[in-house]
Amino acid sequence: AYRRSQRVEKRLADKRARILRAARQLVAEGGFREAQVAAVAAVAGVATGTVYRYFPSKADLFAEVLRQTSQREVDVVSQIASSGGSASTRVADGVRAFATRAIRGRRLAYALIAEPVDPEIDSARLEYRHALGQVFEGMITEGVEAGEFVPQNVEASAACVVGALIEGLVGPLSPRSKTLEHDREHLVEAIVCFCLRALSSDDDYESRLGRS
Amino acid sequence: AYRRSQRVEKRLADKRARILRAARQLVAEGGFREAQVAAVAAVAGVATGTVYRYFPSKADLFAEVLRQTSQREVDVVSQIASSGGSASTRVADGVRAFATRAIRGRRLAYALIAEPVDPEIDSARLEYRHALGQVFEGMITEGVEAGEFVPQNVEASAACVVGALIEGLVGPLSPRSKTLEHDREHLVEAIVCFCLRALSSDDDYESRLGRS
Amino acid sequence: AYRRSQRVEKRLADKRARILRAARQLVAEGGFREAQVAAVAAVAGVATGTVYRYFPSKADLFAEVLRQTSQREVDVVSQIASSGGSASTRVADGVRAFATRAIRGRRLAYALIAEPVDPEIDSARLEYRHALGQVFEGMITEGVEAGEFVPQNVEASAACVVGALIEGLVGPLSPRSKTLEHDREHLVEAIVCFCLRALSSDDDYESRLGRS
Amino acid sequence: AYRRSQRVEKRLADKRARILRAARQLVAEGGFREAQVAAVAAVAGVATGTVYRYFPSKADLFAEVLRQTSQREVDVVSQIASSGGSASTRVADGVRAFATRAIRGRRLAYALIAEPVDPEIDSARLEYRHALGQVFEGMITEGVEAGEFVPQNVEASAACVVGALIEGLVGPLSPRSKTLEHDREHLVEAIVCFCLRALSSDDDYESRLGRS
DNA sequence: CATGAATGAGGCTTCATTCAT
DNA sequence: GATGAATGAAGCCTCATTCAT
Repeated sequence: AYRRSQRVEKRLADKRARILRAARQLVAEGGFREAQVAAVAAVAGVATGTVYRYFPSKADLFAEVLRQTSQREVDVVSQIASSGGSASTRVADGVRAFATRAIRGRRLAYALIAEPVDPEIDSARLEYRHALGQVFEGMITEGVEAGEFVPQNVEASAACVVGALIEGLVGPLSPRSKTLEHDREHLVEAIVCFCLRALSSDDDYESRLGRS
Repeated sequence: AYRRSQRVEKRLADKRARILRAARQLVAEGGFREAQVAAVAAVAGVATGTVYRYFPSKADLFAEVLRQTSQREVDVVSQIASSGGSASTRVADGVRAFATRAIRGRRLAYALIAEPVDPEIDSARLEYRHALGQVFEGMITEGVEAGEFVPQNVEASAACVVGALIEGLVGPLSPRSKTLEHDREHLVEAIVCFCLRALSSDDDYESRLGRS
Repeated sequence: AYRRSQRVEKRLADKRARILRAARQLVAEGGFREAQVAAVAAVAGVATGTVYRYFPSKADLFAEVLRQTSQREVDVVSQIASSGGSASTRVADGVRAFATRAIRGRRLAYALIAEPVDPEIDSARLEYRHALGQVFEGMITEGVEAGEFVPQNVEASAACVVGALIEGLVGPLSPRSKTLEHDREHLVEAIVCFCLRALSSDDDYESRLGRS
Repeated sequence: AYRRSQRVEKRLADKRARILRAARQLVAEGGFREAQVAAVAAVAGVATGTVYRYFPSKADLFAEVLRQTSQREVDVVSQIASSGGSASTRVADGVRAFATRAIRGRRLAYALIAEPVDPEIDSARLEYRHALGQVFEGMITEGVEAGEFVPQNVEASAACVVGALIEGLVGPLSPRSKTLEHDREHLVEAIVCFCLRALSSDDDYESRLGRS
């Protein structure tokens, strides 16, 4: 019989990863509009048909791109969520980390957050949003229990933070936006403050923040 | 001779409106993806070429759809902003009105808020966001002056409210979202509370709200 | 793997040639007006999209058709120009060869010489004219030096011969022209004599002609 | 009954003339490509439909434009042909006049001479060529009889002169051609000399020319 | 008669997907 | 398995011509 050696296995995985990377790069450079299958294949250094050996359709490919890229961001915030420190601090750090990263990779973030292409891809977007909400919901729940945050509908608030967070960036992230570097940093801090004010039980939250 | 009588004039304006309405309807039903020029013409009951008599290109047509629809929403919030009552009340009402309406016209709102089609159309989206921000910025400034709101970077906060508001709805508005009717109402109130907590100087804002 | 074997290579070149041939054929039959991309594809036995794999646009395809066909004609005259014999003989033979060939392929010659389609294609036409002019200019210069031709502005004369030659054929070549076969032959000889009289220093040029 | 007063008659004729003039102007400016029916109507200051009241179709309109414009040129040469002077002089003057006028109205001349649009228009072009040929044939016949020109197939020579004349201008007349003003004048004289050498019986034709 | 809005066939081009090699 | 040429269904837009007003 034909046994897949590890080596072969790895080569296949590599090619798959290369295709995903190429797709991500193209989206980052020109949005979904520029990301045609043939272009992805070219950047990945494979033939067009090969893409279809690893992904059933264009939509699946880009859904995975979105999933993968998103997961990475969720992981970053998750990491912060499970680190030590007050809920306020962690929420602030999480918001800040997410926003900063999104701004750094503007075009990609915009495409993944707000630029839809295909109904099939949208579900991946929703999953992402949900996952991020879960992470924040955990922190908010802990904050409420610790008395740092005002009692509230934590699920709703988490969605709201995600909303202010993710989507509040969409405007400035839009490819056409001309927000200056300086303003963007201010925007991040404004979002951080905005969210903390919205969650906190009093005005002392700043004292508990301790910027990392 | 063929006089440009009022009657004729009106018929022309009607046809233009009919094309716009058809375009809006198609976007509302299936997003920009379904809104092809031929389909718009068919729904409007005119020939394909006729569309081009009223709009130079597909992008122009849909940019106007976006502009028109958006303006309507900005007007609603503007109306509330210039009505009597405390800043808190008006902000709450504005947020609530916007969110409620957006949820009622889910698909359309989603398409207009988040679904891009063409670079040319995106600028209309940005203008819309900006206009809405201006309205909120006014209310926030007044609230700060009246001592209702905590001193803050009003521009940033306005952007933030718009972010939480507009974009916080994108997830639940997404065509694939299965948020139930009941939850959506809760979400609206959560957004309202969230925004007010984030803006207000103390915990008494609820007493000043007075749901309309 | 899919090796770019000679065989494959050849098949590709063949297909390209087939498309060009189809395009030329269509132009020859019905002028540029009938030469739509879809028709070319059909005649070539390929799909519409395939044409765009070999040529960036319709204009490019037909510019190449013109270039290719023209070059062939220039080559024929060039060949004659570099053959032995007096300048008179060679000019006469060149004119005769060109005219005869043009008359044989009436519709195509007409389309390539006089029927424009696209501004982009016209430049190819001009290059063609220039190339042909160069060939004649060479022969005229040699003839003047040999004393066969009267001293003259060779550049202008070359342009003039090309004018009388190429363009003098346009009328009779026109698809609607009803010039009979017999008259066309006479026309060719008339053009030959006409040109030689115009160039020669005396009336003995006929003795130096020696029809080939 | 309804009697057409002269006044009404004149108004109609005026409108017809205005449409023709507009068509000619558009062709002169941008070739047939730019000369759409709607554009002609706009320039003429009438409605699109009105054009169809005076001309059965676009082709008919432009055929008449060609006919009219051409006739004017034939008339000019005819005038010269019937004036006094030697045949050589008159031929030279005719060639010169025609070429000069064509160069002055480059774009129009090019369009009318070489830019085809519709098979129906082409027949007008041929008629034009024939008419011009007739005029020259007359002069050549007279020249031969007077011993100024060498015995020759006058019909063929006339065609040839027309060829060298009309079509020799096509190259330099092409919209893309960059022939300088100065060179164009030289070209005209070259054509004149070329034709006379081709027709004349000896080298004294220059003495009989007497530039007008 | 004039008007000019409406028509709609038809042209060019793109790109996700397939399949012979 | 990989290749990449081929496919062909759509989509956008133009413009000669018609016809109700």
